[in-house]
Amino acid sequence: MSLDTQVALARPNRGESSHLSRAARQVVPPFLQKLYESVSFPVLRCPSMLTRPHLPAACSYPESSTTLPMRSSSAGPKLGTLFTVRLRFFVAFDHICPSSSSSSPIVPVVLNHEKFAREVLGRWFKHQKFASFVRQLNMYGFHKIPHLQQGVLKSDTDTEPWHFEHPNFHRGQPDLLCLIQRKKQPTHPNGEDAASLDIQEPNLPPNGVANVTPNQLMDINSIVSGIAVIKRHQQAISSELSSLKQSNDALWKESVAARQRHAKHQDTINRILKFLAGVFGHTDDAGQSSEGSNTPPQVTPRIRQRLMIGDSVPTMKGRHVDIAEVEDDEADLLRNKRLRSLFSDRYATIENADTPTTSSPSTVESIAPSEAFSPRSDSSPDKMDTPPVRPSEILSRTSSSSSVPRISTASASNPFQNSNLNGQAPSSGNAAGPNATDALWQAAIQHMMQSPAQFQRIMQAFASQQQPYANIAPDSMRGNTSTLSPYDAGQADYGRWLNQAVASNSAPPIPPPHLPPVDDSPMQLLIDESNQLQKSYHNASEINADMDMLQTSINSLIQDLGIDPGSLSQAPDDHGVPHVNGMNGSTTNGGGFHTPMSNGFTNGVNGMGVLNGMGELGVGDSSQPDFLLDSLLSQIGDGAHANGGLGGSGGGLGGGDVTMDYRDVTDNYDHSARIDGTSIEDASTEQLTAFLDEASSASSEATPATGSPLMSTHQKRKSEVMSDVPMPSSPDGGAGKKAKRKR
Amino acid sequence: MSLDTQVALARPNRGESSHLSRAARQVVPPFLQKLYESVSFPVLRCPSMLTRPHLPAACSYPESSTTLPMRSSSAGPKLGTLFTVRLRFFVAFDHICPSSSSSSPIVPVVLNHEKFAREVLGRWFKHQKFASFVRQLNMYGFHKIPHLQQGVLKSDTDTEPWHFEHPNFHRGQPDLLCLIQRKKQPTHPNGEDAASLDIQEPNLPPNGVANVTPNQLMDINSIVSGIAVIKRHQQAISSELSSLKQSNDALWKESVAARQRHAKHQDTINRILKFLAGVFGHTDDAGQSSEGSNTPPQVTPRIRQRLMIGDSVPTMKGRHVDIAEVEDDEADLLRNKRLRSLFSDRYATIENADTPTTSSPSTVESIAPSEAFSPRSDSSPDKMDTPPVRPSEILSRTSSSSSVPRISTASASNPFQNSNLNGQAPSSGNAAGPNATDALWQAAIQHMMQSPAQFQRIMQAFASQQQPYANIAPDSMRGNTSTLSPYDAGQADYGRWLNQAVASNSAPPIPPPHLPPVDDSPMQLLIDESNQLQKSYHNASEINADMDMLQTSINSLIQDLGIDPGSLSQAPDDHGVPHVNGMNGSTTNGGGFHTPMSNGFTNGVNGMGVLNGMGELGVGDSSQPDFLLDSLLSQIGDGAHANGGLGGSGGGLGGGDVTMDYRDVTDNYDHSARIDGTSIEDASTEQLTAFLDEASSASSEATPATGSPLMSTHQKRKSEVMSDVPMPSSPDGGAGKKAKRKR
DNA sequence: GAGCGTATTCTAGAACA
DNA sequence: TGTTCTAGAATACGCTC
Repeated sequence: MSLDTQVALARPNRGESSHLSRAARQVVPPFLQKLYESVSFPVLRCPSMLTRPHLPAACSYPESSTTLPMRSSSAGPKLGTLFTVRLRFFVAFDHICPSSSSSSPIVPVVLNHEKFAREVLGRWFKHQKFASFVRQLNMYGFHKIPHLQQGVLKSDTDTEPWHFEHPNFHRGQPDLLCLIQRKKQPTHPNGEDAASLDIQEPNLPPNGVANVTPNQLMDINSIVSGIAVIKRHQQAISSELSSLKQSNDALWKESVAARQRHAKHQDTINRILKFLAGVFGHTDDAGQSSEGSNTPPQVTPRIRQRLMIGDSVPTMKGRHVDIAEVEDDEADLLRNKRLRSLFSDRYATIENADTPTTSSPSTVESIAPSEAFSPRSDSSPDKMDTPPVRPSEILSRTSSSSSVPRISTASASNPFQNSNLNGQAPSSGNAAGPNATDALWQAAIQHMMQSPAQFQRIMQAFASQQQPYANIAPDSMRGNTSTLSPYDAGQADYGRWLNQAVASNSAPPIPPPHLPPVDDSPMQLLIDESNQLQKSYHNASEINADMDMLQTSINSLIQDLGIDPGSLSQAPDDHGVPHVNGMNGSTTNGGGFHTPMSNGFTNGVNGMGVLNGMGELGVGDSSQPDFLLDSLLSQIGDGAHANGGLGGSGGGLGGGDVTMDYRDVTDNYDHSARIDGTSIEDASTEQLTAFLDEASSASSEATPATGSPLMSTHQKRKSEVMSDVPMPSSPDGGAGKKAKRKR
Repeated sequence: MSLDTQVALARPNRGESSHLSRAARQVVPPFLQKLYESVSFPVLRCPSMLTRPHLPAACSYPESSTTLPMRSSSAGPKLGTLFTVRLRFFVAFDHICPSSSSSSPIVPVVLNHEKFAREVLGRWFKHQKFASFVRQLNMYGFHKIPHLQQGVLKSDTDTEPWHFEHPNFHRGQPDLLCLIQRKKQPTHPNGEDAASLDIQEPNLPPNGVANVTPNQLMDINSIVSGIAVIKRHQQAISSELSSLKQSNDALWKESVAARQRHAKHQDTINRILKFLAGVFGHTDDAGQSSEGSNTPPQVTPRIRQRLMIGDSVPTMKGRHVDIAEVEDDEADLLRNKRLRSLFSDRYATIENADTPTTSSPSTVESIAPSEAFSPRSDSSPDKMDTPPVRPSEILSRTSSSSSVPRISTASASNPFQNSNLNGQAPSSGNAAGPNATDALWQAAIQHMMQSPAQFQRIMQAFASQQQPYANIAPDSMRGNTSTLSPYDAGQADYGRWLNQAVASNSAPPIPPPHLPPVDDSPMQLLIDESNQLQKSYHNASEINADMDMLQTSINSLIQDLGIDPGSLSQAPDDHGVPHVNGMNGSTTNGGGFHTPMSNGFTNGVNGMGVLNGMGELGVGDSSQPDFLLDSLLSQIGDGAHANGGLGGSGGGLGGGDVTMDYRDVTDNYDHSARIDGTSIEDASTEQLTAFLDEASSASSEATPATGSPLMSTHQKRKSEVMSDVPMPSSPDGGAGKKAKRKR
């Protein structure tokens, strides 16, 4: 087998039953190739040729023979039972049974002989003689399957289908074609008495073989030929298999790499959003409730469309367990889009859905059941570490039976959608709630825009929001609070970023455990703050305008990122508003800052941490901005260093490994880039993650445990970065949370 | 010849061509009777049967054989020369030679096999099979006279006449029919030769095989059975293989989809970063030049590690053409990481590398050749539309030869890296420059942090940067300017986000075409603005602090996202420092602001556009912040709507198509989500992209061409969104640039 | 161009009714 | 004897050596 042949064999067939591989083309006679292609590919087939299933694929020949009245006796013994699966192919005519064209491995073709000869044979062969076609079929061992009405005086014998079958002629298995051998002409050497010799004298033994009788010779020859056929087939199979393996490996590596990249992107986006939310999230505190009602009409809940292969992990009983992590993105994106579609301008954040939606309150992050897909679709980040079960394996287990259905099934197998829809009273039924909230939001945003002071309040409010996750009620809790906030079930995490949403949310209020005295009078603080801000507003009109525009743009950005407006109506709003108000006052910054700290349940304050820490240092220690800046800068610099180290040694990590493999997959890569051996993506993402984590941690660290907060945060960040590497999908949710929870 | 036969022969025929005599009816086989009658009597003949003279009745056989090229040799000897007159009968079709039906003793009949079978055979015989009819003819010694065009590749073989002749079959001589005798079956006395098939696996001839000894038989049988087992196994393997192929195909589809999504994510992140950089990027304008030198030591250029499979698209001669778009991510990430690693605190943005680095100035965006990978690795966005060549196919072409090497080769095949490295004098040699600049940047940042007024200045400076893309020098230009900016080749796009870099850039300045009158005296405006801001600073201390913190955090964020610090250290450092200093001072803001403007080399001011527009409107029209806000909000809202529309119809687009496939690939999808037919991700990404583009475009639009800048930008964004869909990887670079350049 | 295998055509074998 | 399916046989065609 030449190299080309092997290459061709390795070539995957396009779609279900594609053209023969190059190797097959060299091994398989042209007739079989034409036959296979004409039968397998409707495009190439004459339009008048249609296929329909005739017998089950696994139908053994005896079984089929019993079904068929005629010629079963003769055909049966001839074919024997070596091959239980038979392919029947029909040459079909236009008007005959156009149904069930491609589902069955049997390729029945109904023939109107004349038309078939004219349209099909002329297309594929040099002749248009149906008899020649049949002769070829017979020559290659095809057998006609007598029609069921055989023997009956029929009026349409010529229109009736002719079914031919061959044990090795299957629609989806072109590799079996090499097993079909043309009957060799005996080429009688001893031509004088061919009739007496029952078996054509095999051409080989004219000189050598002595003692063997003709029968034996025939048998031996048949055996040899059979062995040769098997050898060819095995070669083809092996080459194809190896190529498939390579392709599959490459695919899986790429899949893992893609998931990691996706997760990192997701994380990056989440962090950005969190950061933005922390910075500007509460811009829309103001009470303009009249203007915002422009958005909601298109509340049509969009179910997520794209899912990774492993999407319905729990449903598949662990089959696709590993791939689900990427779903976070999908879910988030869907969520975002849907939310965005619901309300045009809302502040939200894309959360890492790495936390399971179980009732444990600690892991409630970015869960939006109302989005018609459950957070459970987000696999735990740990799954990334476990090598994914390859779909090919799964497929192979059930493969030979049917090829196409596998791909298109499993739609009903995704429980997330259904379960969530059923259990959570999805958004469609609660459209009224979000709309109202949306209006409020619109008004708030507008109001906010008119005065930059709002921004200040929002920031403080964010600082005051200590337990972004603690406020989020688990699913069970959400169900209880659904009356007040229809969307609250799935949008709690988003709503926490919104002041108004928090305020309006009727979810069980979880007062921060240790609220500083400043928080006790948030209203007054807010008012004071507002007054001060209003006073300085005219002076700093440009700043205000810029801030407003910045706010607007960021809001738009966040909205465009698809934050769920429905989250605004989430449960724990009541607390959020007071906090926000309290934070607004400049003098109350300390209180606002302390609140999150005292509130030990800092489960998701990651993104906001930066602002919090900033707010503390900057506002509280406005006299020392340089210190903060220095610390940040030094941290960044260290972060760069740390990343460099990570990058250098990243090859050993899981991500690096995958990356390497992935590179291998792609032929086009210039491997000079590989000298680094590090995943740049990973490093950058890690760095960003580290920075964000640190920022958040710095914010949450009201009283740094170590002597200098800078160093403490720095080290912490480093550790987080390191810990993030093994589980790239959820560095934030996993290590970040733990680190924060330590404090 | 029996007595009856002789009687029949003696019997005079009725008329010329009448029915056979009774004796003949008894002697002559029914087939011949039917044949004779059908040929002789047009009344009885099917109307479709027509006769025409073919050869003279007395034509000797040799004559006919000479006339006919084929088969004459064989037919001649067989028939012998006993009868010189031959009857040719044709089964004629309607439309063929209706002339000369009855004049000739030869009975030519042209046959359309199907119709003849249906109309004639069904009338005369029990069957309608032309083959059976021919079999009978052959059985009675008729021979087919090959057509004159025999051997020629004919298109109407089936319509062409089949001429059969028999020495004793004459039209007017029914008595000769008795001379036609049916060939008798041999009735082999030695019937044990059932296994006449030379090749067909002698499927265990149950009883027959005679000559073989039992031992031999057993051995052979065992061998045959073993072969059968092997064949079965091979069949199983083949089926498995086919399933594997399907899995592979599905995986590839998913991979393509994942890459698309990834590219979109990347683009989104890039846009966010650009936006943020535009908004906050210039925080570090201050002139503290002493602090920044801590970063550079690890300037080791990091080559990108992970690349998508289709990375080096142009290299592969179109094989992997389509997948390269995701590379943008890779390249960007790498770039970012490397840049970040070089200098810890610099503002940059992840650019879409979708624009080719060709010398055409229009496509110069985010090209960082110094990063050891060229932007050419980023495939053009158009490639996304073309269905990707499956790697498996590619692999299969070269598969069986070597499996692993394929994955790891192609390093040298990627010209981008090498070419860029060689042509652009990569960063390693220019490490000194960045360091100094870095220090400047550090100082600038610190200075900036101390006063929120800096932010205002920055924004104004951004507003001055009108033509983000037009200023971008192609590679050739960069090479020329390399003396001034060692890193400028690769980092021009990053540097454009930095005021300092822009200001220091020695590229040909392109003044903003339509700057509002406010821009004409930016210095004064800036000074006034600064004074106002300073005046209000103490009153709005909280705001300032928050702004600083926001600035710092965003800067850190941007840095962490991997903006190249080297961009800061680009050639025009000398300019940058003065600018920074100028910017630091509240009174000198105007000067700093103008410098970048006059400095037309604003390579890549995309992200800043938003701020520019903001700054312009906000500063120049500080009294109308609401207008801007409203416009933005409305744009956002429209963007959401537009996205919805896109999503609905997105299925037809290239991205949508892939998405659909991807969905099919993944079994776990709930197909209810597909009702939308839209890629949610796409829509969201598009929306975000649109918004960002619009923001940037709005900023760059100093004088909106249309009546209301809002509408103009809005429409532009929409168009961009539409154009983005087919090429998801570079919506910004392509449409955005164009739109911007229009102005 | 010989050799070889396949393709095409015509005919025959074989089994069955 | 008829019918059907299949094989034989001869030639034609296309390829490689």
